Amino acid sequence: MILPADFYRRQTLDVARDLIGKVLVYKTRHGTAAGAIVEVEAYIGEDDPACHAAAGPTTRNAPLYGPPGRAYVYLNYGLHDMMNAVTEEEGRPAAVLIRALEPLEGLPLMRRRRSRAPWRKGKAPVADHELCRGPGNLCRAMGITLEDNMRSLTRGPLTIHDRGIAPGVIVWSKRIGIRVGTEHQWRATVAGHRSVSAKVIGA
DNA sequence: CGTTCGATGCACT
DNA sequence: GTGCATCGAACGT
Repeated sequence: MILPADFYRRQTLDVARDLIGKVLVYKTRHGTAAGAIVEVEAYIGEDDPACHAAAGPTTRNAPLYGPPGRAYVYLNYGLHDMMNAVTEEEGRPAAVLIRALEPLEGLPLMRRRRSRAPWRKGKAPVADHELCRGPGNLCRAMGITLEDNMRSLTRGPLTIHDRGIAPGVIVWSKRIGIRVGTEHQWRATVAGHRSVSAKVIGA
């Protein structure tokens, strides 16, 4: 079952928690790739200094101010696409960053896409549990790019499903890779999962 | 083990 | 011109 818009139209921390164990699916002409979400981070409102909406509305962060249930994809460090699911209400900028998946379908396709990265030319293929470990790696493996920005997650080729997967033990810790707003424990991970992107800090 | 650092593009000031 | 919600290789201990 595809998660409906009302799933996203809730408190961002609740959406983040409930996204663990759900399945991200992307169908392209090259095939279908899918993975279970095992790591997310919440970015909530203009008062959250790490949220892209911290400085108010801009061209780039416009999706955050839009309706819930859409994708917010942006390019970071000039190299890596990052995918978020927009939450809460229109006009309240908030989203959940998808940071890692356990690969379920389309693993050969994921391997091919990962191998295509310039810095991976001539290197050994990526291990299965590393295919979607990290927000940049996940987007590359799934084929998610800036072209998918603003896309609806409730219909079309890019969707998130409830397949009844047990989420496992969820651990909250500090968000990583940011320089401000590190005080909030807004990162949810599946305890001990091999595909989680970095060591869990502070619990 | 640990830390440092270059690659790379674009929104924002 | 500056600074990233990163990745992975190259070093040092």
